[in-house]
Amino acid sequence: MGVPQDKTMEPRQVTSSKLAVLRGHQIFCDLDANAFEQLCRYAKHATLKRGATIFSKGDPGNSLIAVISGTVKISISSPDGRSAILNLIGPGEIVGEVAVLDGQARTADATANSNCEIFVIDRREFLPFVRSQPALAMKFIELLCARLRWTSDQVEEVILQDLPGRLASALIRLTERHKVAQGGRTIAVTQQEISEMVGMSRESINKQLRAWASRNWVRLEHGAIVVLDIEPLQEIAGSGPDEN
Amino acid sequence: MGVPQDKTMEPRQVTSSKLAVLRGHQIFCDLDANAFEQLCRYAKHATLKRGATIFSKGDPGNSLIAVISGTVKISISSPDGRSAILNLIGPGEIVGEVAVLDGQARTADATANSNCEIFVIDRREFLPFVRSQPALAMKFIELLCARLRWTSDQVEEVILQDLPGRLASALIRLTERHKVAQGGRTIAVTQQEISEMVGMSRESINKQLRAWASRNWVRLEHGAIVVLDIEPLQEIAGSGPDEN
DNA sequence: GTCGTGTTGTGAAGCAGTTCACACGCGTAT
DNA sequence: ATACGCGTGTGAACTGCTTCACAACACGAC
Repeated sequence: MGVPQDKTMEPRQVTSSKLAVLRGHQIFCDLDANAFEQLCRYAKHATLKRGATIFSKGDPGNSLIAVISGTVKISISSPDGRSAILNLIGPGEIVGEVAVLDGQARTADATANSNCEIFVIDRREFLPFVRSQPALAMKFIELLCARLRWTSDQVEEVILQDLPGRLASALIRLTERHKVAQGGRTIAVTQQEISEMVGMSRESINKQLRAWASRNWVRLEHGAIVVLDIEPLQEIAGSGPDEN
Repeated sequence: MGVPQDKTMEPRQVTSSKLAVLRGHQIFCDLDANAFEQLCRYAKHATLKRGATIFSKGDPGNSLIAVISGTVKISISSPDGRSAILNLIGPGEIVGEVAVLDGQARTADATANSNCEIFVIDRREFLPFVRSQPALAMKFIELLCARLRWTSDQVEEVILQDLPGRLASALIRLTERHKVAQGGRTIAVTQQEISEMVGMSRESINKQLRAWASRNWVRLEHGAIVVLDIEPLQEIAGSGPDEN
């Protein structure tokens, strides 16, 4: 899904169209033709079924993953079964960069949240490549900064805000994230997923969403939430614990 | 404090001893002599009284701060007055790198948690410098990865663990952090500070700490906590919500 | 010293959010 | 069309943590 394919193309051309997607990744788009060709030699294509695990927390960080289609879920889970979703990574984005860059263990689990196509790039080949491409290193600095902002925002929300605040913040961040990819303000996540992102129970989330739905701030669909009026949500997310 | 000073030295030499401290920063230690001298021209020395604000969330990120002595508190606060401590940055460490590197607003407040000496480096001079020093860029990648791990760990704790788990995790992370700087397992923070790091009330933290103190896992001092036996804490931090 | 501010210690009451135990609806595979 | 599974909707009981309201103590300043 998402990758345009002309049915008259023979296999080699289909492959090159996937490479075109790789070329479009935020991280790789500024590479010169030579460097990109070199990168392509490192990249191995793979398809994943929904639910497949890509790596687990604690694994050695042997490879960088570039998402071509589908979404990858970054999550953690505690021994007693509870789990939390830290991020959802879509087409054009990168997964697993921290462990690849610093050589330490993976910080979280990564699984295919839908059927996925990915490129896998081995760390041993990729690290020297990054060192040889200062511009790419600067791109990674940008990426890491963005990740840090995302994660800091999460800490801030979870520590300082109550349920309505956290939920509102999560919805806002998700609309911003998906606004470019999707045209509208429809967020394709289940309530279960949202509850795991904000770290509160599915039931509580449901009740809050219904309260907002009755005010026409959101519309609830099957596996999706449509944000109708983002302003009151921004109001709630911006202020400390208070009204609704 | 912490900077060795010979009282017979005249001012210029005192300055150069402070530069020696700058030279020892994780980030700058690998620079060659030329580059370091260039960096020194950018760095302006400053002293801060405890409580002084260095920058606030939302400010433009105009400068990078290198801590020479004292500790800098990275925190956020909600409109209703609650606040959370995200990190405490000590001598030899860097503050404010994210906003400087990506040109966006500061993500949190930074204040002097004790009297501090710092070097301030202007973004307009520093950014081109980073670009001209690929090795420095790689250092920043390492730093950002470390920060991301620290912050991800916080999210994980706050979402998945209960009070004892979070407190234990916080203590462990703090002992690891300070183990190199300080010889022992004494953590120089008040219970108020810990409560803000963990995001729970001071009273609850106190009660939990007392319970552990009565088991001789920790000893409580004035403005400090001594970890006597880290193993049961690791046990508590490692498992999901359960026994004490 | 002794005053004052900041840190620590502790119990009682309250509440936000969880947990549990359901019922319903939609979508898809058979 | 029927059936199964997963997402959704909802109330009642429970609980971990907060809040409030103190008292006692340490330490630096005067």
